[in-house]
Amino acid sequence: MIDQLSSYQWIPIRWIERTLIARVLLLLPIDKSFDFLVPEKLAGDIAVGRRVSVRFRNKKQWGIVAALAEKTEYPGPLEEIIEISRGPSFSSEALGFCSRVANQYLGPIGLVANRILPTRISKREERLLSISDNLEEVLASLEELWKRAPRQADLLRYILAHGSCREKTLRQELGSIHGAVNRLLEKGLLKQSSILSVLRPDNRTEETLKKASLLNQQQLCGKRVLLFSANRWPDYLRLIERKLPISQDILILAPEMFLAQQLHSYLQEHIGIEIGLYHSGIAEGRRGRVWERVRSGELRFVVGTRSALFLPFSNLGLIIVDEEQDASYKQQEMLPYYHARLVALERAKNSQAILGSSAPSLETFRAAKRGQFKLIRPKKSNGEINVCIVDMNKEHGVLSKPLTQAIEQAISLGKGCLLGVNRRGYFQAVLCKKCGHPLRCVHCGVALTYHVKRAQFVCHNCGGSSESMVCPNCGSHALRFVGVGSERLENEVRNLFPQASVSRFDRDTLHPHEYTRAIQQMASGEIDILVGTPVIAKGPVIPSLGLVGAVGVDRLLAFPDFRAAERTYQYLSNLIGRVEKGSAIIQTHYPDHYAVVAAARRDYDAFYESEIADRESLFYPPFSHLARVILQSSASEALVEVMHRFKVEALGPAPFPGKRGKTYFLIKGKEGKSVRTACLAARKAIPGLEIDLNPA
DNA sequence: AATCATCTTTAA
DNA sequence: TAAAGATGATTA
Repeated sequence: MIDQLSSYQWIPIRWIERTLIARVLLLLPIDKSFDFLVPEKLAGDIAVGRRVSVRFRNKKQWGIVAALAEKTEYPGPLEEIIEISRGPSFSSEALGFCSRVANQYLGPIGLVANRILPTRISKREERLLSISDNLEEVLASLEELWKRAPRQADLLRYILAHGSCREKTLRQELGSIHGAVNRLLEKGLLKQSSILSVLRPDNRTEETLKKASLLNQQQLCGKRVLLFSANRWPDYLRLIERKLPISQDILILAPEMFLAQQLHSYLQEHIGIEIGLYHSGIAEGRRGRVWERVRSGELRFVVGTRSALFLPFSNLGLIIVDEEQDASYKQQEMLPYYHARLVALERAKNSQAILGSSAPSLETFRAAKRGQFKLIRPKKSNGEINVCIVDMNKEHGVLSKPLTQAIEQAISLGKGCLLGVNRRGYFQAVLCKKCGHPLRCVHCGVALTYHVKRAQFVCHNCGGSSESMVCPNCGSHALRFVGVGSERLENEVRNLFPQASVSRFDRDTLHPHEYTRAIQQMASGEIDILVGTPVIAKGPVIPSLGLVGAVGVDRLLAFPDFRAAERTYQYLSNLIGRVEKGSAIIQTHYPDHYAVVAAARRDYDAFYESEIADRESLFYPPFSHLARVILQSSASEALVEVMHRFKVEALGPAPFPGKRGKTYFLIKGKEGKSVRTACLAARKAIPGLEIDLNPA
């Protein structure tokens, strides 16, 4: 006995194992983490926010470390962590932010965190290749190589001619070069460096900046600013300029990929440090690399879409949300259903946040009026744009007389035309002559669109298609095709103006590069008429543009949504805003609608006043708070009961477009908090209930 | 979410 | 009464 005790005392303290436990968030729709043992060999590498793989239900799964602990409440035996990913991971602050967002929008943190982190990371860094310092040796070996290794010789000659090159450019010019590059590196004829070491020259000049930016430094300071202005990009430069010397991180958001891209290239042209680009159109591996470089502090300036909000910045000094009013900032498709504008404000709690817009959302403008934002509103120069509303009740066909004439005139002056429609495909809808119902998708119940080129009915929601010309409702063969889609408008325009070069742009063909090219072609006069869906309204002024036409705003106006008028105003105002000098024509069946009239007069305040009055009398945001809940049709009664109990309105049920057997309700209450608690209670009572707070 | 145990309904 | 169907708990 005594022997035993004394032998225990001799065990060195290091031998006593301190168990380390990791709480891991798995890709599950539950608010719960699972505990795993950290094996000793991984203990040095483990950290909150890192991605790890574990055995869960006998399968290998990836998850994220939410916390580290020494004890567990779980009674059973714990599994060990298998490995730690070398790929992108959260910093603990970024994970904290992510969990706050998940909590705010009632999304399970495990699901949210795992979705937000980019999945793969490529092994290859972008390399910059240049000739080694020993130029003589290179030239000497070039002759040798010419015979035995022509690829390597080509490569050397190219780099000799062009100086240092990106690996990517070399691949584009010379094809597959990987092996050759490696061999030349081994021989010491080439040297490689990271792309980071080269910075673009700072070719911005004080004068151009001063001229372009209407504001002075002082105006732009302020923690929360609404920049209500048409030409904002130069002002952004000013803001960034202020932040750069104090080496804080900068994040700039744009609502869509192609806008992010354009803004990125604009800023990169003027600013001497590297700017990252981050959006879902960027290849996964590259995205992972941007993520990692932000985390390490190597990259401190990023332009991106809403997903960039979750990048692991550690010292964010400025967030700019451009086109603040844009509905694309709201995540609609999956959890978390967050609004990037609000999340950005939350993220910038301790730093500067700028919202920019030429037609702000009602919420933001109201907040600015009430002093929650510093409102900067340069005197607008209403420009030399002649806006005209055409009453389509008095016109026939797709293109009204005034619009046709205006197009003719613009073309004769060598100016470009931009025509906006509101629907892809050929017609706006296909109705059955007998029962009057529109043709709907069998899978998801969304109205189908007819695409003439494909000779198919296409569902824009699920992508399904059918060729059947029969009404599924009553079996009638008599169909009525109504309204204008982008395809039809393109056809009409081609027929009317056979000499003009016409191009169409809609989401079918939307790649950021193509879009940028189309705009460039427009600017250079290669395209006379560009037809497109509302995406073409977004973006800065197109210099060569002489005319914009809004052909199908009526669908937008008649949309069954309380924001229909606001959307219409913003769309029209953006569309008109793309012309610097010229005319705009709005074709509509509602020429007296206040949104149309105000947009034509470019009178935001008039629109704001009537819209805010409407919202108040109809008890819609910002005077009330909404939530959209999606559930199995069978649970409708239970939901109504819960909502009644919490004294909030439940409007519905309506069949949810996109999923059969599911319905949705709109929950409406005076306080955001009451709507939130009611929804939480409902989720407890109804399993599988999806909640979208403050839907856009 | 997916899986497994348990309780309930259904059709012969 | 067996089998299909709904419900609920569990996952470390």
